[in-house]
Amino acid sequence: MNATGEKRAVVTRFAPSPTGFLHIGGARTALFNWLFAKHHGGRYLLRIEDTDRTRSTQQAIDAILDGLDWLGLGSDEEPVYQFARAARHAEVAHQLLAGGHAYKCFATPEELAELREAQRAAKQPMRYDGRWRDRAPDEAPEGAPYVIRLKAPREGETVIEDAVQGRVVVRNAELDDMILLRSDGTPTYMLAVVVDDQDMGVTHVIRGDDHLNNAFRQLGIIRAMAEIEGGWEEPVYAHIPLIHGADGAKLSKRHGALGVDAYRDEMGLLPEAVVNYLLRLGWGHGDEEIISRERAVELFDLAGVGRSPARFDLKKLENLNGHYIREADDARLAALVAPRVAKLIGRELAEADTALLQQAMPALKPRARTLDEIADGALFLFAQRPLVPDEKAGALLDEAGRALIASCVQALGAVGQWTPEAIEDPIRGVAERAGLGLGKVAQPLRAALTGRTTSPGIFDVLFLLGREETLARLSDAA
RNA sequence: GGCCCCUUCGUCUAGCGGUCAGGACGCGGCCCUCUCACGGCUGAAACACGGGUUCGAUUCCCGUAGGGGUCACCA
Repeated sequence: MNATGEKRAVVTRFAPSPTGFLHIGGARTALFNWLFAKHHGGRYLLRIEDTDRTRSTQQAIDAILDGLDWLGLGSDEEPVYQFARAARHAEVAHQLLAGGHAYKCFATPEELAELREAQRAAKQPMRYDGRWRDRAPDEAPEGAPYVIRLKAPREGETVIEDAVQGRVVVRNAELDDMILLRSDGTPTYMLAVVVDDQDMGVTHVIRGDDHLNNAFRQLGIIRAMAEIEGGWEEPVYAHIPLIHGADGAKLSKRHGALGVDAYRDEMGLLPEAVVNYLLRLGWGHGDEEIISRERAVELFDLAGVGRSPARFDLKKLENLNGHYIREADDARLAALVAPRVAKLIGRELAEADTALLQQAMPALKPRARTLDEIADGALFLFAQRPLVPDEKAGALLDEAGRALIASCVQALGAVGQWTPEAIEDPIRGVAERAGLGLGKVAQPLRAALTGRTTSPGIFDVLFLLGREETLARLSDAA
């Protein structure tokens, strides 16, 4: 709502700083912003906060864009690059200066470091003491470098009605006069965010709660500018709790945080599973666990966001991934799994191989939680004869097992068309004649055909392998 | 250390004064079954502690403890 009480169209933004990959916490922040905007029919924007020139890299920008794209969280418009707007930020700083809401501070970094050290030693709160706040301009050292600081109110308190955290009150005395413009004329983050959010028309700032304290400072800039030129709106703030590692400690680049590319490439997860998991981490809607994107857009609200930090649980993510794998299209899965199989068998898959993989997918996917598990399960399809059974499989290929296999070879020889139906009866026949359960026959067959004791249903295995390969592998083992 | 936030099964959560405290993952058992999965059924498992308020607190208030965040010419 603006001053006239009319509702503004919702605009959210995700504003990562390109100093590293997109990690899971950032991805969730992006997701919440995306969902909130979509839910309200608004716009979701992206801003690259690259004002730290020494730490920002193109590589990181690419990784972030790539990660967002994979999750389907690309922005509705071209990303805004914050550094490109430095002149605009400086302009606002000078407006603040001219309007008496900011002042020049000539304190040197060394001087400030000393101040902090003294405060630390005295167990005093560490903050700028405002030593240049009320000094006359002519006291300034000739030609010395200076920063521009916000002249923040010292009396009273600032209140934020946070959409997630509720009402949060901080005494203004706790807030010091932050730097707006550095001595080299470049803007600080505090200034840049506020100006960019204003210029981009951002109505709802949804971000990690590590920014909660910043919100109070940023509000100071907004209010000062509103006083100077009007038209500056205070956004609705929503500070969402951080994600912690499985051990409860903060997830950081040094501690368990991985780029989303790792979830895709190394862990073999599907983006829809990651999105569903992230949604449920810190947000809930009754008992619903499996939530499609459409459903999420329909349901998402800030009121459903929890206030306590959540731990990351890979097991649950994998379970969700298994669900989405079972739902996924076979051709898509085959394309995703093919490179993983290729890596395992040390050769590229031909078109026919991928086709076979796809054909096998209905038998493979209910048994896997990750793409790598599918690939592993598919290995028997591409194994070279003669197979080398693993230990447990080898144990099944004893004299009795080999005899049953021989019987199967014989029974299978009479099969005309190699169809799933046609191959089932002969095998069951062998079991019956031997007075055994099907399992007693299936296990040796499985061992001979896949080299393992676990696999898809035995008839699926026979069928997928085809007459030639089946008979050849069985003969090898018999 | 100052300030701010948080606290329901191991984990993610539902709950918004009166519930057998529900669901999901994980774990155990059973069923299904040619193995493994899938699926179904089922079991164990939680309101951090102490004061209030109230006829009645998981729920509201205040402490305590524990956890987290933040205090840069980083973002």
